[in-house]
Amino acid sequence: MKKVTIRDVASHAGVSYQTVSRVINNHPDVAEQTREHVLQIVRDLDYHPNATARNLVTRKPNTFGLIAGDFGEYFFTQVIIGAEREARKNDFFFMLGITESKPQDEPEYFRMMAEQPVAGILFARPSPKLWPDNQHIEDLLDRGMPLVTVAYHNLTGSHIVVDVDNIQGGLLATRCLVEAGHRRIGMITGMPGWQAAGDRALGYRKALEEAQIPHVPDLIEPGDWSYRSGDLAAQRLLRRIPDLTALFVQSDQMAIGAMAALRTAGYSIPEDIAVMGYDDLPVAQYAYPALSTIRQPMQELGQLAASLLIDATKNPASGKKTVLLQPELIRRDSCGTRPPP
Amino acid sequence: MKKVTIRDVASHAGVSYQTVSRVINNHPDVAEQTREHVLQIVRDLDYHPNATARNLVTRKPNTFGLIAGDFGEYFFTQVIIGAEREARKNDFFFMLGITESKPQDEPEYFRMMAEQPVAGILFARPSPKLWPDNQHIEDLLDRGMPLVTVAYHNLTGSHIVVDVDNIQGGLLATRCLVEAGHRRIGMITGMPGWQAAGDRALGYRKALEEAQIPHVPDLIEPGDWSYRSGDLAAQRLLRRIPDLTALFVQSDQMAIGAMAALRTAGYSIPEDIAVMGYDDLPVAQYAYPALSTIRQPMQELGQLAASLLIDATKNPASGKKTVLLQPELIRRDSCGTRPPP
DNA sequence: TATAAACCTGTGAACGTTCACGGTAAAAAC
DNA sequence: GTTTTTACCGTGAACGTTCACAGGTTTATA
Repeated sequence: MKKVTIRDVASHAGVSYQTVSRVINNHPDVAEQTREHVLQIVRDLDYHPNATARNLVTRKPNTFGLIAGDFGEYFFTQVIIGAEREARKNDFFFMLGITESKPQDEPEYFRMMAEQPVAGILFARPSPKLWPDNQHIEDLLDRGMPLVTVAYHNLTGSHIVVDVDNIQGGLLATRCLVEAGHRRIGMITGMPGWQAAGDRALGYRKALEEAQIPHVPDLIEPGDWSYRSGDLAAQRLLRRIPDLTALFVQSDQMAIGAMAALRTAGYSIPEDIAVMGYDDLPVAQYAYPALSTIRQPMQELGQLAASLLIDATKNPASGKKTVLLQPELIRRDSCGTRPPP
Repeated sequence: MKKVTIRDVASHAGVSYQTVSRVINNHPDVAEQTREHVLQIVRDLDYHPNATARNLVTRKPNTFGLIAGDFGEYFFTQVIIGAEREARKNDFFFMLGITESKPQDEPEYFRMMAEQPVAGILFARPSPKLWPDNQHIEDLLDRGMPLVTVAYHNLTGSHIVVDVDNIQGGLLATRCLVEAGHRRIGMITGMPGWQAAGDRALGYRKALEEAQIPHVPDLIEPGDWSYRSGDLAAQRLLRRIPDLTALFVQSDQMAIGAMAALRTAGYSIPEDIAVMGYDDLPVAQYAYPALSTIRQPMQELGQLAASLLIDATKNPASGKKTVLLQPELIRRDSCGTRPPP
């Protein structure tokens, strides 16, 4: 694995290494004839500039750190796909760090990322509201590291947040059920303490207020986003409120679990109970019945995050900023179309 | 963002930079007292060794390239999670490259990876049997780059393949249906040309031969792994063979799509038609009815891949090698328990 | 024609680390 | 008491690139 260096190219081309450097960096100060000659030699020798050496001197690595929590979740994989696409367009790479939602491992990840040549960090960890300690992140911000988080985090340092408007999403979902005539609308929330879960619940309350429907805490059960938790939460809810007519579930996974519980309990969907999910997973339209849901622009979110990160590397310390994208209502069979009796 | 270097540590500690280097690399030739003193200074100054400079001189980067095709697919995300976990244990990072299954972009990805400091490449692209051109991969192998592919590829150079035994998986799935007494067993295959699709079909034929059931090509419909393709393929199949009693679908996604088609066509599952999926996605047990399937050890596969890659960086050119993991049958409601009438 | 300005090119140093080697002092061997 | 070994530590060079600056042509301006 012999490496060909800039000096090899220079000697073959009969110019100085600096000229070669200028050519490969598209510096204007080089004669057109020289440039083409050098480029020819570059091709002949199959020369590739060494990114390590380049980073060492420029301190502008073309690499971002990507710290993700629930990497296996569809939402985050889609965000990453979008981010990677945008990064690629601008010749950036992502270095992968998967914490698997173990907060205690996070400082270690940040430390390791800091040793790597990263120009910024994309932080795609979900956001429990009361995360024990963010000191390691604040330290990094203090040192001027550009940071974009998808989903809100309670940080004081200068960073950028991108997210989908969860209040609006909860509002759209609940309003759709309200407009179908439902008055006893249950809700299965996401993991308690998460910003997304809280915001979607705010949207739910807002929709109820609009329709002057009283808010009944008994209609709400917490889940943890998983299929299984939706199943269990629905069971608890039905035991307490057997005459429920509609159910807003804060994730499609939980909604599918909940629908399994409803079927088992003998309810038919949407005739007895209308169900509304959240996320628009690919499986949603093949669930039984096809699941009405709130679509989130996940890849766009990632793309936006990456593009803001790239901006941040160019004009550092641009201050705190938040960008929200808008969700969209997708109507399918599970929410019915007519008011209940 | 002031950087503290090895020389800063050295001058603060009153030793030479070389001594500091020895300390942070755990070299034995340093007095215990000196070592502790230096480590104290390291902590005080919050010194982190610069990986870029280190790589430049050692040429042993702690980074792997990860080139993935269908990044959004559950299978591959799980593989990546496993691989990342193993990499982390050994202080390796992955650099992400997502080709989104566009073969024409691949050479570009390989080129870019080659410029980055990568010690090896994990290639998690799915494997159409007749991929147009693998020259860019062969070139890399010739230059001695360690390569591990998950899923088979038709490469001549020295590399390592890890995969799950798809023939065995197809055998287990089909045999389960045979043992329940079925004789007219349909199959929806994955994307034509993929090794996995072909191998699972081989397992299907093997199971039929065991039971001396004739192989009827009309019972087979191709899909492309997606929900939608399972839906469509099942519709085509039912139109041709209305008295089908069992169906082996080569992915859970397609199986869920197919079950939607069966329901729409008025069949009940498993009474009229038994269904067997493949993958054991989390959604499988919350499908309606709960989906029998073949579980693949995805994270283990990734872990294995990473560990073999790490080995390969230590003893290069270990030749071609293939490691297969074994799948497992998961029985749920969709395949029924009694023979059909 | 002399001079200034543009254009192009080359040299030394630096980025932060490790490697190869050499050196000094203390401890062990004769 | 001299020599040899051992243990520890430091200096110069290198990795492959870019940056700052200085030099040399050629072209444009006075």
